[in-house]
Amino acid sequence: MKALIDYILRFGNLNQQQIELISSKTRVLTIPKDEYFSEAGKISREVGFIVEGIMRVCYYNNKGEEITKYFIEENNLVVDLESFDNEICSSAYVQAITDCKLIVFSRKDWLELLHTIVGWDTIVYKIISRALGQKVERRSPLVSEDAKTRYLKFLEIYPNVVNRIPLSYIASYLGITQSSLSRIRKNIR
Amino acid sequence: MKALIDYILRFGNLNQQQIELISSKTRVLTIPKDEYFSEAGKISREVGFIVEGIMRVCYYNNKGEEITKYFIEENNLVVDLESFDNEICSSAYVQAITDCKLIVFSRKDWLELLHTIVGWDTIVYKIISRALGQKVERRSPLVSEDAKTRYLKFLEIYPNVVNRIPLSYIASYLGITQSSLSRIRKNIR
DNA sequence: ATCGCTTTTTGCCAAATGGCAAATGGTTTC
DNA sequence: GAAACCATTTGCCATTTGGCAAAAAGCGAT
Repeated sequence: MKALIDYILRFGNLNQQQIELISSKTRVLTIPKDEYFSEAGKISREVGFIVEGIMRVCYYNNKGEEITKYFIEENNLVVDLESFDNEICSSAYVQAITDCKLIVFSRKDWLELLHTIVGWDTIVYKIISRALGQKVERRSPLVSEDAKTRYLKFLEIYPNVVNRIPLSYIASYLGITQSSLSRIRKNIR
Repeated sequence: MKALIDYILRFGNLNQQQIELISSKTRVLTIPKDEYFSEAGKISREVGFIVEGIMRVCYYNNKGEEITKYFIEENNLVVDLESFDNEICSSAYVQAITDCKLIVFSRKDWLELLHTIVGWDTIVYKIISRALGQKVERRSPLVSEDAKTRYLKFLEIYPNVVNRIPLSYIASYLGITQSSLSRIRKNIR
């Protein structure tokens, strides 16, 4: 819980009472490896904070290929924004890649906090903006690079992830095939 | 000016007085084709709203290739956020692709408005979140598609841009060479 | 240690894309 | 209209990456 509070306080100030109110609305959720936090076709009704583990957001493109859109590491919020905000069905899966421990807020509590705590909305928007900015900065540059460079960029950005997750997820994140990635790896070391 | 106000009001409510205050801080800026709104190595000190024209954000990667990161069309805010927020040198260029007409706020006025108008910060964050979300949704899918599909997606997203800008910019946005794009185009019609 | 299952690596060949330079087409200027 | 300039297309070939299937390696359960 301390991790979550620290995280929040990096984006704005809250007094002790407000922190306690926020804390009181949380519950712990564990998700075993390969299970989903939210699924395509369903409405996402929770906001989570990853305490332990790695998750990914993925979807299927027109050709039926499974695409990993991004990875989410410890100490980050995880929420399918579009689905959560608008109460519409999601088009993506949020999946635990390793066993995960989350702190979650129900949609109801989350909205209540937004109305109750002055300044909480600004903090939330700061968090969201930062996360979105990061996603743009991380994935977008891949478009213009060749396969090897993409992998090297991945290593820079997610140094702690490589050895904890299947190769195929990395390949689908980088937009290359698993075999190509395997060959690239061989040539690097 | 009406376009700007309409745009803002889509993200939150303001009274007439607030609108007038905001309006009073603006000036009109015209940028001829190929000139820059902000440049790499310099600090961006203005927020702009594109009334007319198309702009692009671009940078040079490690190999010295010019990469178009995204296009910005009429009726959108344009600002180099990282540079503007933190007063650090930018790493990208914001360039007018056609002759452009902007409404701009100086950094000073912009910050003043943030302090003066209650709720303005929330509106700004909503705008930013939406813009960032859009960038993610637009560029990130390109990673996992082949050249032809990328071009088709570009056509969907920017149907009004294709015929107004050089082919090379589109190619660099899609992460393919100009010649490849030319060949792809030929095969489509 | 062995079996069964999944993940990763490899080989082989085909297809897509890049690199480079020349040709073509279009536009502006005089 | 011709010349100069720029953007786009094309040809040719090299390189990269994909597709597919088989082999190898890793891992857990017994």
